[in-house]
Amino acid sequence: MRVTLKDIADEAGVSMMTVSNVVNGKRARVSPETIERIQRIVAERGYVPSASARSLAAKSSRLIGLLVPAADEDSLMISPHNVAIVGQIERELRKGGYHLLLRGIAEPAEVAEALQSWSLDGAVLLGFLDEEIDRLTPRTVGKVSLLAIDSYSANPLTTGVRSDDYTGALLAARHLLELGHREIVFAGPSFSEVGVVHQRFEGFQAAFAEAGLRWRERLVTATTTHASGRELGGRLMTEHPDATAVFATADILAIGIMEGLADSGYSVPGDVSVLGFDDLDLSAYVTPKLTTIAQDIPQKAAIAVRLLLGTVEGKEHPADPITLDVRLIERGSTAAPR
Amino acid sequence: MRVTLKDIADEAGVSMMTVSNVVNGKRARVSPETIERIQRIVAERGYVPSASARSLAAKSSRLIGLLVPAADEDSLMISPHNVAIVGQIERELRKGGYHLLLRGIAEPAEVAEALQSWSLDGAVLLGFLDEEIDRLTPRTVGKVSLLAIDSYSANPLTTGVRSDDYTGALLAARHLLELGHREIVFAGPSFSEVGVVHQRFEGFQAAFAEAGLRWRERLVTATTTHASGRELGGRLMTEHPDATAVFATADILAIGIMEGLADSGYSVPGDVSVLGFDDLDLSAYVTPKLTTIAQDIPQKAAIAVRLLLGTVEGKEHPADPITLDVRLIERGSTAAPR
DNA sequence: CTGAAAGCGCTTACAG
DNA sequence: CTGAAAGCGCTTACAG
Repeated sequence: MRVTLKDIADEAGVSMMTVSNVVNGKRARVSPETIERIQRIVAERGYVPSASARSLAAKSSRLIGLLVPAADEDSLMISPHNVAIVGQIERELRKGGYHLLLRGIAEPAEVAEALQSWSLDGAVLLGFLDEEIDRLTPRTVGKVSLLAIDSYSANPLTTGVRSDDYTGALLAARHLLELGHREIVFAGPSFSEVGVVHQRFEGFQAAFAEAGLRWRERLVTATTTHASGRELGGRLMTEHPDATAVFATADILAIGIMEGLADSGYSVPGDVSVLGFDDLDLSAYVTPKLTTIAQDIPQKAAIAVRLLLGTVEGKEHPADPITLDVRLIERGSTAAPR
Repeated sequence: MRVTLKDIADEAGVSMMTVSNVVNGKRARVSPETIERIQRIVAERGYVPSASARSLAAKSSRLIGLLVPAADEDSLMISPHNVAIVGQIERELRKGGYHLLLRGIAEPAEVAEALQSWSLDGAVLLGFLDEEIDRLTPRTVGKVSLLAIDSYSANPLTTGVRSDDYTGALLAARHLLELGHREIVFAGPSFSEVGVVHQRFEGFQAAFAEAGLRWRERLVTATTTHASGRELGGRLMTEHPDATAVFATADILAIGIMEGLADSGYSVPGDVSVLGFDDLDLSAYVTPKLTTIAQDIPQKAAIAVRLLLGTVEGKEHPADPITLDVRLIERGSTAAPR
């Protein structure tokens, strides 16, 4: 059926070892004529090495997992923000000669299964909470290299790559303060003492501190979805009648808030300014176009893969965490309060 | 290092075969007490079977590929439309006990490599042109079951699952005709005699025929991106000053067109009506909200997986192609011409 | 109900 | 520069 190493070896009149060396580019150990002959036969017969067999025999599978949280009955949590990351990661891995296993994780126990069953060389964790990452133990992880995107976890089993969330929120709040806003709502998912949202919350407050102001606590909670944002936008001015601006921790949430505000008769940025975080493509399609904090998502993915493959191939300890720059993109959803 | 079948067998005092039977649920052949004992040891030791070894020894890998076109230097072509599909496919496969290998295809030769290297049991083709699917040969495909999403290819090696593109475009054009439009632009990517866009073009023209009208050819070409749509929207009324409506073959394109029209001083739907295809989430976020043809994307993905696993597990011939219903969603971007 | 043997297609030392 | 042997961790018949 399938063309094997042995088939090629027989046809070329050499041992399997020699064919293996040629196929794997260890050419120093084989004569040029033999190489040429073997390569011709490989092409003619359409030989494709068996990754399973290679993985079993070698210590490396050249397979990297992309683990994404997923409720059992739910689809993967591939937010607009994560989509670009998935595509970039696949591309970077392919360029490096690796394959990508995409896996939804419905409950913590599945992580071990996902990591071990295909003998992954490494895995990228996308969209997990720091609390979940903290809980990863050597028993679960084995010797698989792990890289967590958007994580601040100090778990030594993983390396974190994230945007500068603190500075992003600082820039956001500073922009609103400079426009003259004082009563600013912070809208985002509930958060604990660690993680992305917590960092943004800290940065947000820091802007008030550096301006010598005190933030009057206006914290509203919502899941990071358009629907949740819209609902929130609908009641925002009832709950916070003095507010003149909102900083949302995600564009998709900010866009929903803008719609909810519009539905209930408030204009953006006339009555309320709205500022997001991410700079999704989408954010430039809505009306008004959203002012937001941009993070370089393709770069985040590229760096994630580079770090991960570095530890996979170097067998070094996990690399140091990396934090990427962010910047303010001024568009139409923010203006001075009237 | 790794816990193996043999470790469990030794500890339980039985043969590897017996452990294998228990792990794989072939319980009829093992006594209840033995099953219980083995399961306890498996849990204690955290045994995870090696998928590589199983794949090598058995005829099945329980691995399904998701192949997506990708330029070598480019990221995967994961359009908004395809994102939901990827998530759904992973979920359906996971529920069925399969794993998903996500693979970008930069050139045709990579298909064979992608299919064979990991001994895939099957693969979903997402975003390929029918011309590319037509070119697949038994030599490339081997005995891997193939399912092509949004394909009309008659290649017997693949099964197609697609929305009813013909009827969708028919409904779109009929809606515009009923509103009183006569000069309607068809905007989409260039197309040949087969495939999704061709079907939509046929359906579009059919609406004119059933109304006893003749479509004055107003065909404009654009890639299916927001940027391309925006550029097109900017010059649309210059090229077609009599046009009162546009049917775009994709929402993302339609949204770009709306923005281009607005940029050049035309109002939607006041001066021009715009109608899309897909019903992306995004289409309800823009202003005005987009009238469009909705396809049931989660269902498309679920059916794709069901058909694929059917032929994988049944070893039957590829199933019959399936065409899913579509419907018109009226929102704010269409109105009677003035 | 349970087991011993062969084999899946590779790579890894070790020889020569 | 090239090869023979052992082994990676499973499953598949075939016995008993």
